[in-house]
Amino acid sequence: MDVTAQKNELPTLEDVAKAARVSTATVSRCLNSPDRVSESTKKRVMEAVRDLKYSPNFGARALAAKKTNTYGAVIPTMDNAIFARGLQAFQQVLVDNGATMLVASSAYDPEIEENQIKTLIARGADALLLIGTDRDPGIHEFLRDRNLPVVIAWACTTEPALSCVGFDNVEASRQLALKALDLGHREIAFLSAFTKSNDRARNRVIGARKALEERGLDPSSMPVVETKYSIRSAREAFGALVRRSPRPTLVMCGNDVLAAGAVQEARDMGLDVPGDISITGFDDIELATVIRPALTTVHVPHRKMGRLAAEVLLDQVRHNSGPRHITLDTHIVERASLGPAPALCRTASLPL
Amino acid sequence: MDVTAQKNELPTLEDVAKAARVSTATVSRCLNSPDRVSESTKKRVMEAVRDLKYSPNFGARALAAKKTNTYGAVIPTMDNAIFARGLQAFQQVLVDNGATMLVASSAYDPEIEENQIKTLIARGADALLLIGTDRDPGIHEFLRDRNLPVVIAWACTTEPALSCVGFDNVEASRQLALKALDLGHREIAFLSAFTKSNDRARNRVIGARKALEERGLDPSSMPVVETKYSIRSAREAFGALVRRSPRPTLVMCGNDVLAAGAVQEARDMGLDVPGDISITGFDDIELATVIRPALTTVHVPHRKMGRLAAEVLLDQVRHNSGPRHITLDTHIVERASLGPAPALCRTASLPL
DNA sequence: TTGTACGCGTTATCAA
DNA sequence: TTGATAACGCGTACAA
Repeated sequence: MDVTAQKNELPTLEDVAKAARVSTATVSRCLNSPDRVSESTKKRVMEAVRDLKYSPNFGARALAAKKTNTYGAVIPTMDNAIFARGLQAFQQVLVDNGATMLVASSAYDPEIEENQIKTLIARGADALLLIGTDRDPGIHEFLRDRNLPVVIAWACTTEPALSCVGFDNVEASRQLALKALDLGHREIAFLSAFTKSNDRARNRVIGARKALEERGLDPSSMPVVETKYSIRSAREAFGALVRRSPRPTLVMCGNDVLAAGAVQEARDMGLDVPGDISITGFDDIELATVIRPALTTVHVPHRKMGRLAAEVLLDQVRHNSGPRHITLDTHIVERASLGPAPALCRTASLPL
Repeated sequence: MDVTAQKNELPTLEDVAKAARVSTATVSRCLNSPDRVSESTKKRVMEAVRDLKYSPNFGARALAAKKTNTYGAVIPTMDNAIFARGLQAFQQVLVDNGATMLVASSAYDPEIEENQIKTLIARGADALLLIGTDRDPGIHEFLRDRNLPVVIAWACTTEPALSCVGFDNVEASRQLALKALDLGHREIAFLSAFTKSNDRARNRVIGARKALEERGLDPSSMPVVETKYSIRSAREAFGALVRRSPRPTLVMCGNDVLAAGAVQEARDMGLDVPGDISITGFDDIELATVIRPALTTVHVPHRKMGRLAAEVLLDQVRHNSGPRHITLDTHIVERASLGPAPALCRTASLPL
């Protein structure tokens, strides 16, 4: 046993009180409401604080004050540019307001998400950021019972007890599909992220179906393949989609990463994008601008969403204001990967 | 004042104890050392826990146990794939071990970093993950005094009190430069991230210089431009570098994002990569495989680094083991963006 | 195997 | 303006 490795005892309020020859209550006041303390003693106390390098114990403080100044966020994964970006903005606002962020990730697993939510609550989170709406309603109830401010991000909800800062995934996807239909595409396939427990992914498919229906096409005839969030999986899934007959003239992808994989695979198959086949993305991350052809995609204001989510939560906690429902605008960014549908007769002559 | 907005009282250990008709001590034991409790009572207690949706109060627990089971991480920004990826792995290991991660970001500012470190300590972090070695030595001292386990990631240190899980940035960059020199490149320029307070960026430049020197070239003649982490800035910086005379035949970039920007700009300038000019990256993120030409770059095991960092820290905290210094291997991934140096005579006939 | 009782470091109430 | 002192919720000797 290495005796030298014992953790040094940190100074406590009491140590400071002794050093400054005052009571612990006075020290506490000096730190929390300095105006209620005389200048002279304040000076003495602050000096002791500095001398001892005192820093208040968070646990004790949380226990006594029943407030932690901590905001929790549960996201599917940090290893996804859109969430990382949004969270960075979320945290920035919190830090600027003297608060702390606690992150946890759920790996897209509802059960893990539930656990993480409980963990964050146990740790005294004053409010929570959650992604999307797909979860056991019991959880929302649980949260409501606790009267804990919650903001849903990346999606909208009408649930009155919950705040949201999101956008309309269905509508955005529908608009994009309509644009493609206007370009003459009729054989449209969808390359989606897994839709189970993922309302964003599901709604993007739904939006496309809606557009088809509006134009008198059969929405159920649209082939949909679900795959995991990675370039490699996207390539495989794209391959499967393209080998179908009739071959799609457009593959809409649930996000830019999948679209990037699709573009790669298309090129490797000898298909010209968008000459032989069009591909669209969703999210508008940097990747979309960097590949060739650059992606036509839906621009989503990820940073703004993170920022607003923090502001909404801060407001609910600090000013006891009610839930807010914010729907942000998205817009289509036209780049090169979506073009007019190729003439039908070409289909037969294409490489495998 | 909205009376309905009062936070409901959370159930406590005592509530559970009452519901299960046992003492609080027994409930506590059920949760912390289940083997010291009989099956029958355990069952009863767990049921009560579920019924009441009980979840232990973190503050109280920390206070009583003098341990928070919390591991802090201070990174420059989450909005960078490599840190996001590493952190995700870091957190995964922690969660698997029943621990929690606390993240804070410093925005590459040493002063903010220092504050964040103190915040995390105040919040009872049992250990800390820090990126790189560039910081006021006073901080390391402070940490050592507190006997708080610290792991440095993305770089190595010989500081005996600190653990590290990193790789040799100098050496990796040197190897890449040597490979380029072997391909005949003599006019090499470096497009770097800001090197102030960033030992990783600085060491990558140093590695290239070292290689030049070994081959009898003047290292100080290598042009270096520093720019911020974004495609757009990289494009501008690349443009400036290329307009120099003699025009470089290779632009080494401090990371893949900068390299992606460089490749884009080169193509827009009508330069063939690597025919007219070669470009290399560093990190090997997905982006590197997706752009054309794909990047020749240095592969860094980001996830593994995060995983190991967590394991090292867990080990130090739970088994009181000493600091460990782990150096991971990197390797060059040869793709298309680095080719042989073009013949000198071509220089004059190039566009622009 | 289970229960009793104390202490952890802070805030907040009430007197002085 | 200051000082006692009672919570806050949990872990853990120690006792039963």
